[in-house]
Amino acid sequence: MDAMDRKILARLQADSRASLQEIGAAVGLSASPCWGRIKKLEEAGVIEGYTVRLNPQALGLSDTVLVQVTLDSHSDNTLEKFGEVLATIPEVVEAHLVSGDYDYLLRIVVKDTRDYERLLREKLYKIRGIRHSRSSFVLRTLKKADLPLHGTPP
Amino acid sequence: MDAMDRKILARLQADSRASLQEIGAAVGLSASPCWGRIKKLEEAGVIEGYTVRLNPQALGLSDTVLVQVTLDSHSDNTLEKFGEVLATIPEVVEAHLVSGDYDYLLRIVVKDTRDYERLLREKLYKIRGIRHSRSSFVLRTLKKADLPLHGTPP
DNA sequence: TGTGAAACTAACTGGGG
DNA sequence: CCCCAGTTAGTTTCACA
Repeated sequence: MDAMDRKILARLQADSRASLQEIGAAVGLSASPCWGRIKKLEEAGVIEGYTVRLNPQALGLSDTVLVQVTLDSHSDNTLEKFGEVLATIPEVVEAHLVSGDYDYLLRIVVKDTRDYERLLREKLYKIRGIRHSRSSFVLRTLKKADLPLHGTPP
Repeated sequence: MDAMDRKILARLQADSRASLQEIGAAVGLSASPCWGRIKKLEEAGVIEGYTVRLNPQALGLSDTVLVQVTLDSHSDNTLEKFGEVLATIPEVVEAHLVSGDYDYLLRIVVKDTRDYERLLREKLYKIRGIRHSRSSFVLRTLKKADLPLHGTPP
């Protein structure tokens, strides 16, 4: 993992379909060493996969909701169970255990507020062990950026 | 945007480097119509771009922090200014204006807690107009999933 | 709209500096 | 390690159903 690798990753974050020639030109290398470095980064698990950036609005997914959740118990078992239930709800696209005055933060993506109300009633409120939850709707996204790859390497 | 398009998008979300043959096989189509549909989805802005999924830990970015921010003023101008400042801080990878009892949620990615302390002191605390902020460290990520593409189309 | 084949372009492999 | 040239695989175009 040197500066060249980080340049390549930055280019791939911006556009993972850039050809090896383009990447090479961008970082000052020819295509084959870029290819080798990328393969190494894949094998090392630095690159976990390749995806598309989709526009949720265009897909009819207009609302994203951030839900703060506090559970009754903090046992290993509760966390495990909670994770399992969340895994079965497709609208829950992210779930984090966090420090601070609540326990979990969920990111939920839905069509509209009606859809969210339905989800709350039919799925979230049925989960046992939730002491408290608080929903915040995302009204506007000010920034959505790639990972910062400029710091010194590990 | 029909069911076929959604199948193709689901496949691309899982692996955007799958060949058109693979995608075609997965959705029950030959390569060329898949290509045409993908081009259409790009032009329509449904597909915004192609990226890599990176492992932040492997890049030396071990901590992600969710920061709740409340500003002094709620004017258009304040929002604008705040957005501009955030745009210049690479560690801030996401910033959302949200409803509820705080105003913004920031997602910040840093090397470690020392690095976060430095960021707080040198960057965030220097932003004028912040009334209050509260940091939560992500201790564990229970789920990180693709967008749900099963609902009925727009 | 979809299929299948032809033309083109990019990804991969190996020899040499 | 990197560059360059050859081989293989994938993408893009097009005529036809």
